[in-house]
Amino acid sequence: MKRKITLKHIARELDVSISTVSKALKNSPEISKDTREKVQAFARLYNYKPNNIAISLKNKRTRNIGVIIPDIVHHFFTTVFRGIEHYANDRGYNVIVCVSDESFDKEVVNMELLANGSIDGFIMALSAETQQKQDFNHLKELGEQGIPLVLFDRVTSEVACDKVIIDDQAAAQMATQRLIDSGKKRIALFTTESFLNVSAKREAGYRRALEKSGLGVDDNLIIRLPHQFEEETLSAAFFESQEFDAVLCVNEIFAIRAMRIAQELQRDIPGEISFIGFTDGLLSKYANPGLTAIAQHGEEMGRVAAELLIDRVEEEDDLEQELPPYRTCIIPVSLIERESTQLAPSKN
Amino acid sequence: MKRKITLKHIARELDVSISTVSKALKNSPEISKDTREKVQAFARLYNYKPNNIAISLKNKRTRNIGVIIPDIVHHFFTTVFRGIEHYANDRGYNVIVCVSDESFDKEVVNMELLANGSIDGFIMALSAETQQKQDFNHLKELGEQGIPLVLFDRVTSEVACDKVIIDDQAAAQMATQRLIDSGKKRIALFTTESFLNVSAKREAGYRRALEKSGLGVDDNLIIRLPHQFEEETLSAAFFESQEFDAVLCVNEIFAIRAMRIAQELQRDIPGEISFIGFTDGLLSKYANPGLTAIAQHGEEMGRVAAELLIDRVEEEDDLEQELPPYRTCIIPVSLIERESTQLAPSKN
DNA sequence: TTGTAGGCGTTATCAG
DNA sequence: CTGATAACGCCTACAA
Repeated sequence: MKRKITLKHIARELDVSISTVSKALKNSPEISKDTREKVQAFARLYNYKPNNIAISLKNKRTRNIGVIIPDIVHHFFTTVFRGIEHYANDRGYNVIVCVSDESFDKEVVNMELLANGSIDGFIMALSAETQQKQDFNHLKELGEQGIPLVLFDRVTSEVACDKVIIDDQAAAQMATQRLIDSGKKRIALFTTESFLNVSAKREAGYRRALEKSGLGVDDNLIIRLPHQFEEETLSAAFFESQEFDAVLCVNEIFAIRAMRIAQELQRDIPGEISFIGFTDGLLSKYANPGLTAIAQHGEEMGRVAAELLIDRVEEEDDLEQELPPYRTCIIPVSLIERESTQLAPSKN
Repeated sequence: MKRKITLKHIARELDVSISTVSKALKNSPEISKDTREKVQAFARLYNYKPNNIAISLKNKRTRNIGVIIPDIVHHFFTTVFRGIEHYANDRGYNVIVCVSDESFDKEVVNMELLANGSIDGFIMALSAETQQKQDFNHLKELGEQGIPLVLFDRVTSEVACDKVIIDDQAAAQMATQRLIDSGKKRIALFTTESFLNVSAKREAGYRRALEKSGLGVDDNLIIRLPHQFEEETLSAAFFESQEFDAVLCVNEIFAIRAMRIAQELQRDIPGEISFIGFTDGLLSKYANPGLTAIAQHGEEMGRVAAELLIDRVEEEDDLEQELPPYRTCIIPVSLIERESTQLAPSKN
């Protein structure tokens, strides 16, 4: 097996110095046409490719970006990831992924590992545990070390950095309003425990819509389900004990499961009960009936996050140039209407 | 912002040589207790961490593994990825992902990029296009360069390397047999165009079961759908034109969509028609009725792939030791029974 | 036109 | 016990 060839090999074979080879390969006018051609031919023949690691060491730039997400088997994150990956590749960057599994410790460990030279910057969504603990020292340290960071979706105001989010509150408010506009009076909310930033904001939007419309909030219509808990009795009981004609869910799985319970109880969808879920994933699309969903446009989110990050990484090269202030980009959501609702036409 | 600290900085501050610092940090007995403690204290204070890149350059080992998959927004690949990531992390490796988007060119470009020193080995599933073209030179080259490769799921016999697969043929045969055992006589197959290796094998298993049982194969009951094509008329027409009492689908989406068409035609599931799909993902689990599915245990597959790869990467360190022959691991599948079938109890 | 030397950060060898 | 030196592969300012 022919091991990777280096400048040194070429130099030795051709009986020139390493720097001559290096320059010749870059087509430097310093080198005679003759030598250039000789070197280039040889390099092509042996399929020479510069060693990324050596270049990284020299340039102190790896062209790798680190992505840390709570869970990879999750449609939304996966979609964002695709956006990141595509954009990064287009700009010549590779992506190193670590999964925090919603654990604070894994998040910290992974970041420290990558921060020691493996990457030029991070894109991440906070783990549930990190949000719960409200401990962001590992993120603040990045700033001190001059490693750019972009947070997306699960962000915090405690850390100064670029951010990409959707306006969760406005989205929930819009969805709730659309349900109200379609004549629904008693709208339930299926949400998670509230330490998740996004859930809290979605709840706020839901409340706001109800208040503004004059329907008012009935706290009995809000059910808080454990985050990853697979059990139906809680929600089934909720269906028995409360009266409602529409449901807003903070995620897709809650919506699918709620819809299924309704079907088992022989409720007509969307006539008796309408459903809207956050996250427009495969489940919404292929549900029967199709689930009306708030699309978060994860791919776009990833694209923007990667752009913010790479721009900043590359700005840092222009030494001591004033860096632009941190930005927060808000990705617009859209409501994908399917059979689980019968909405009046939107006003805009 | 305090930039990353290096051995050199420490050496200068403490007025000792770089090599002394290096040794002291490794607790080398060569160094006096005094110096060791002084150095270690200083290092801790300034949170010194060795630079990964420099170490990679020196060791010619990056502790990164490259994963190339056709699509990240795909439950099965995502599951395999999780298995890889977890196992790799446990052994101190990071994962660099590239997505081929089912394109041959992207596969080649990504691999070449990473192969220049960024990774110690590859884990990949072939893109559709690569399988179609049957061009595997980029993979063969890895062998020549001494870069270990593990193929999973979408493999080829053209390349000598470690492989991890499920026995697609046996799985399809088993599923078909179970349908037969439950009394079904006319079993349809929904598959893709046949250049996908796995589809071909699944079809073979389906045929084998029908032949062995004496039912025989009716080619009219096999429908070939475009791989990523989102249209229902083809399959709807199939439902109209053919009589069948069970359906085996080579993937989850086909199954969900077929099931939905059946529901729209008011067919009783599983009484009139039973359904089984490959890939036990979210859609199968949350479908209504739940879809009986062949679980490929992607996470286990990823774990095994990562183990094969890392073992081989690390074996290569033990210079000139005879490398073990290439292995092909077969991950057993299992049938997850849900409401879309009414199977007789399995014989084993 | 070509080559030398130094450096990126680390480690290993060997000399002091 | 400590330090100088060379090496990993590449680049570049400066010398020849």
